[in-house]
Amino acid sequence: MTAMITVRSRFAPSPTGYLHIGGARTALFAYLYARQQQGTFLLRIDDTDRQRSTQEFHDEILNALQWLGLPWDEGPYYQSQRSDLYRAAAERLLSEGKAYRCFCSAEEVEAKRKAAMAAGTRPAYDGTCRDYTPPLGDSRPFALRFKGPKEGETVVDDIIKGRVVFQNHELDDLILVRSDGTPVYNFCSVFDDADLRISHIVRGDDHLTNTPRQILIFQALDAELPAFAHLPLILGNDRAPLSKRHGATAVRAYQEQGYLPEALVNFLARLGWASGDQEIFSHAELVEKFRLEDVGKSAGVFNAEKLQWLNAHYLKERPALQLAREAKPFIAQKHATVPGDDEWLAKAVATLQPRAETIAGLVDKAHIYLSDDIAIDPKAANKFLTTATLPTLGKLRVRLAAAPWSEHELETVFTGLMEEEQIKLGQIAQPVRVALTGGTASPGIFEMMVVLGKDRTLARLDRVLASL
RNA sequence: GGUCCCAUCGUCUAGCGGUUAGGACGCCGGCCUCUCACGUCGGUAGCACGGGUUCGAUUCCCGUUGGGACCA
Repeated sequence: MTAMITVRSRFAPSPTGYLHIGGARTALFAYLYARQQQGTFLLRIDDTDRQRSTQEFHDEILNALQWLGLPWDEGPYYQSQRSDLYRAAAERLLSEGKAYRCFCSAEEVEAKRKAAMAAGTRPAYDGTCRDYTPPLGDSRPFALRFKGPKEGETVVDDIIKGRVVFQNHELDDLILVRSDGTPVYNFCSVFDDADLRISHIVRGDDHLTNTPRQILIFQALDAELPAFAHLPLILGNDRAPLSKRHGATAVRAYQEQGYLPEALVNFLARLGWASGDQEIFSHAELVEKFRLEDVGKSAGVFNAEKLQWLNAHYLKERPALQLAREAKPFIAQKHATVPGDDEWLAKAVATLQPRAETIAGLVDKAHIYLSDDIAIDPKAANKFLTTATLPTLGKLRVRLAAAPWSEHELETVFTGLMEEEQIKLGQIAQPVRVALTGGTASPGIFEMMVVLGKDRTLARLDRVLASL
C-alpha cells in the first residue's frame, strides 16, 4: 500500500499590492484542493522585497482572504523573518559544491544579456565564474550562484499542464544570493516550500518556466519534490493579461461595490474550471467537486457580466434581514440616514432584491424608502400625472386614508376604485407610482406602499395633488 | 531572440474517435405582469488553418498562424 500523503498547499502573496482577482483565484484553488483532501492550507507572506512591501497591503490581503471565506490553517509565515535560513542554506550548497561564487556584477550580466538579445543569441548567463577559482583573499563582492547540471533534462509533471520537458543545458545558473547579501525570490520560495513541507504548489502560469530551475534546487537541497499545478492566467476583454486598465482588479473593489463573496468565489471557480453543466456552486459543493486535474489549460477572459449575474443570483437568495444589515455601511457611505429599524429595512430590501445586481445598486434604488426628497421625472409626470387623472387620484387618496394598511387591504381599495371608474389597474397604478417614486419603474405598488407606511404615502400623494 | 505554454459560440465552458457539438452569461423575441425586474419558453452564435493517422476526426500526431509567459 502506498502511504497516504498529507496534502499541504499554500498561498504565497507579496504584500506589494492589494489582493487582485488573479491572486484570489490562485488562493481559492489552493484552498479548495487542501480542504477537499483534508489537508492543510497555509499562508506565507513573500515579503523579501522590503522596499515595496507595506503593512497596509499585508493587512488588506489578509482581510480579503477572510472576506472571501478562505481561512488558512497555518501561518502566516514571513520570508522577511527567515533570511538567516536562506543564507545558511545557500552557504551549505556552496560548501557542498552545488553553488559557486560569481563575481560578475549585476550590470555586467545585464549588459551581456542585452547584447545577446540584440545579437539574437541566447540571453543566458554565460558561466564566466562557474569554474573560476578566486585567488585567496579576493575581496571583491560576489553573488552566490547555483551550479546546475548541463546535461540531461528536467521534467515538470504538472497536474494541469501535463508533462513539460526542459533541456538542462537551456537552463542557466540561477543567482541564489545577491552580492548585497539578499536572497533571491526563486531561492527563498523553494527553500520555504521544502522547509514547510508543501506537497502541492498551486500557482500562476507565469511560474512554469521557472519550475525546472526550482526543481533542480529542490534536488540540491535533498528535499522531497512537491507536485505542481500551474493555473492559466486571467485575461481582460482584449485578451491581454488582466490589469488595472481593464477596470477593477482588486478584490476589495468588488467588496466595496457590493459584490458578495459567494458570488465572487463562484465566479472565480468557474473561470478555468467546470463540473459538467453546473453553474451555481455553494462553498461546500466546491470543496466536494473541485479537482485540480479538471482545471483547463487555457487562459480565460474575465467576464464582468457573468459575475454580475451570479451576484444578482446570490443577492436574491440572501435572507432579507442579513442583507439589510450588510447594506447599512453602503447607506452610510451615501451619507443617507441609516434606519435604526432592521426589520423595517429588511422589508424595504426585500422589495428590491430581485431588482439589484449589487448591494450598492440596491441601496441606490432604496432611495425611495430612505428619503422623502423625491424628484419627479418630468417625462413621467407629463404622461401619468395629468389633470385627467386628478379626480381618480383624489378619490384614491380619500379611501386610502381610511384603509387598513396591508397589501391585501390596499389591493381591495384599488380594485373597488377600478370597478367604479371602469379602468384597469395600470391606469391608476402608474400615476401612483410616479407620485410615490418620481419615476415609472419600481417595486410592486402594494408592497411598496406597505413599506412606506400610510403617512408617507399620503404625504407624497398630497404633494402631487397639490401641484396639479 | 531563446525556451516554454495555449487555441470549441462575442465570453465562461461540456466534450475525453461515431453527438442534430450540450449548458451558462450576453443579445433578440414570446409568455407572466400594476411599471421595472424576477421567473419561464424559444431564438442567435462555435470546433483558427493545413497536412497526416483512422472505416471515421472537435477529439490523436505534425506543421502554420495567432495569443501569452519566463529570461537576478
